[in-house]
Amino acid sequence: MGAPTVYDVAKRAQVSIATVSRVYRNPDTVRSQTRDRVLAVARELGYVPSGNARGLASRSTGVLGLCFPDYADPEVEDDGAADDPEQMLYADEITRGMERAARRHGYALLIAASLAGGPESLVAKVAGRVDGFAVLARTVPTEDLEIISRRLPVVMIAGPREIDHLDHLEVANADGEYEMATHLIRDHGLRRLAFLGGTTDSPDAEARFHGFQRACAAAGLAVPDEPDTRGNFTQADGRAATDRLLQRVGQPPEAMVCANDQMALGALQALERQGLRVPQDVAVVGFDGIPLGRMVRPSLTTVTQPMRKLGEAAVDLLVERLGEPNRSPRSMLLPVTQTRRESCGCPSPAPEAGLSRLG
Amino acid sequence: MGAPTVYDVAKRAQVSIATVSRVYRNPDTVRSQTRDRVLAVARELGYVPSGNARGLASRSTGVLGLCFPDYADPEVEDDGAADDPEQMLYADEITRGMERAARRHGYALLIAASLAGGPESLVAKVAGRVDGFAVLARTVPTEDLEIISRRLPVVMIAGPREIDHLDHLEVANADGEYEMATHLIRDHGLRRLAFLGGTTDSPDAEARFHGFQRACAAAGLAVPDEPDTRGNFTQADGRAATDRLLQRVGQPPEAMVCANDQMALGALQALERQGLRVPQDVAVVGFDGIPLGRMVRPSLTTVTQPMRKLGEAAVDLLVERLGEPNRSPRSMLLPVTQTRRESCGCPSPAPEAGLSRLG
DNA sequence: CCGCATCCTGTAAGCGCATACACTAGGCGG
DNA sequence: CCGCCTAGTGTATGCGCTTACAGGATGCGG
Repeated sequence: MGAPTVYDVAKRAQVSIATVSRVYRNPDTVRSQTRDRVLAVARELGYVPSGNARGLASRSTGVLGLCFPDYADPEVEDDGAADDPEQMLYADEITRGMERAARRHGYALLIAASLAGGPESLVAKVAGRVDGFAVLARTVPTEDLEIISRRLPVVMIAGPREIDHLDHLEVANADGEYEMATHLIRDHGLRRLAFLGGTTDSPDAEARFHGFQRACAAAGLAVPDEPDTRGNFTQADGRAATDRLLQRVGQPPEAMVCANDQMALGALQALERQGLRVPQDVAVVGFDGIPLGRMVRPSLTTVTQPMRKLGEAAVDLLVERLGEPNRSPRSMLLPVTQTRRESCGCPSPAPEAGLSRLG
Repeated sequence: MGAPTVYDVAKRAQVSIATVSRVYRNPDTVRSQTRDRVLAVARELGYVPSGNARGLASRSTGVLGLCFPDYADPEVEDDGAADDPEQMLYADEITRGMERAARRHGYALLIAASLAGGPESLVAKVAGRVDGFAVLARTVPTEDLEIISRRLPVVMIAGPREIDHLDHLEVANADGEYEMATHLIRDHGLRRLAFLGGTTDSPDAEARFHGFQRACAAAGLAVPDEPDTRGNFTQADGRAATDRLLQRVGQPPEAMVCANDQMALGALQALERQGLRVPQDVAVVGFDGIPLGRMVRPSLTTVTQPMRKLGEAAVDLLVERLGEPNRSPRSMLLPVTQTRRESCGCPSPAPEAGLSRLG
């Protein structure tokens, strides 16, 4: 009934359990004749090594972990939305990147969205079973992270560098937004730009605003202290924030620079409702590079984050640190790319891959 | 240096290791006063229970696994394609579904794409570390599956039911294609339908063809023995197969029913190149419901698979079986939905969620 | 023929935890 | 005041594997 173990295999193959173990761990240290016999018996018995026992004994699991917040609202999960690419958020792309990279390095990936059971559950589930893991900002309480990171490598993805001895990964938020704003000012000749910011507790959004400020300063424009309006990153927030802005200022801005794509989409909607044309009357740009941005009309100009690469870099950092535990903490800044589509006033981009003859 | 263990906590809290263990496993069996003391010490020391040791001792891990083939070609991974929603394939949606469902049941998810290191690596990595897992068809050699399934619950997703004592999950391929073909025949009055099939070793594609046959038979049309042309599921194959078909038969068919969306997209391209209008001259329908189908013009009518639900159902089956190991094997058939867009001749659909004011 | 290095294999000691079982201290009815 | 039950805790064992360490062969030079 119970699954066969090294003991069963050893007995049947007339060797000691050590030899069986060696066959799997250090095949070259076993005479090939013996090895073949053991393997044959193993196959015959249906032996599968216990990862737990192996991990216990060798103090390593060959598994990396990823914790991310549970963005999606489980309630709103009708079938339509369930397969909506809009739902293809951040975390999924990072997961994909990590999975790939982990595999390349011979690791498997354990994923967990933090939610249920309090922090204990997350910690127990993931931290106890992996050799190291990545955390999306604000998923795990800093306090817990502090504890866990004493035990195994942790890399923090995005967000602020809450704990300074952790490896840290972020994208060029400020530089990306600087470039984008500069593009609007320089290439499209726009002067009255408005910034639709995120919540003040989002370091990413704040960094983007700083980039925006720098661009204004560099162009000799008035530098705002604060975003002209703010939202909580959803499309609905983008609409509302845009409405508020339009209501407040008499004349609409020439361009709206939004802290993320979702809100930029909301801005598009709000502007259209007000009878303002994009990009003729108001240019709109986002940040993130979500798939939906390509589908809407006008298509959304945005700063594209290398989300897949974030995941890969996270794994690389973990593997590096596993190999060299006392290496000083590293912080990586990943570059972003400008994706110029229609909403900033650029000509409709060349048809994109896969759509060449369909557009 | 080494991470703190139950022993460290026990000594510091002046209790036995058993008590420490109980604090985590059966908190109610420990006097609250003692419990608090232990927890305080644990926090102080930064104690994190070892999942390996726990798993070893309790013979369960609280982790479910997912194995899927590595579809994406790692070579073709320039940044553009990397974030392309076209890449958002099957496996990713299933992963999402499983992750959600697993979390609901208190499990974490271990994912591994089969590729490197021979089957041993996959088996060792996943099978040895989980309480049960799901396999996408043809990922793991049947022979290995046979062995592993003697040890722990395995549910097979899609594909044929290779091993009959396994729980099995599939979508209504035949019925879905039957409905779709019937729609073309009955609602659009089309009679000369061509089927663009997959490879013969794909049971899914074959099942879809059977549905197509049934629809033909039901409508009193000639029933083909074989698909009119075949491809290997990629867009390029769809183009090539369509070209071959058009070249072979003098008159183009009134409709092309394609075994999957990718090939349907290829068909769209090939038809347009030949100067044939879709859907006026030739209707085209796909199968799968990939996001890209919504983006192309004409937008693609297709049979949408509930991929997310597949993942959830897989977890449900696993959890069920874990609770009742000797339950007789179950096979679930998930329904598909018809997604009627432009390419079949239906009117452009109502704007979809999130695009309402943007289209 | 002996000593020693080389190769292969066995012995045994954990790895960190769960848990059956034994045990102690009270509480309670008789 | 005794037996018995309950609650709380400790003792001891084992989960299945890895890995020093310790041999037993074997081959070689001396």
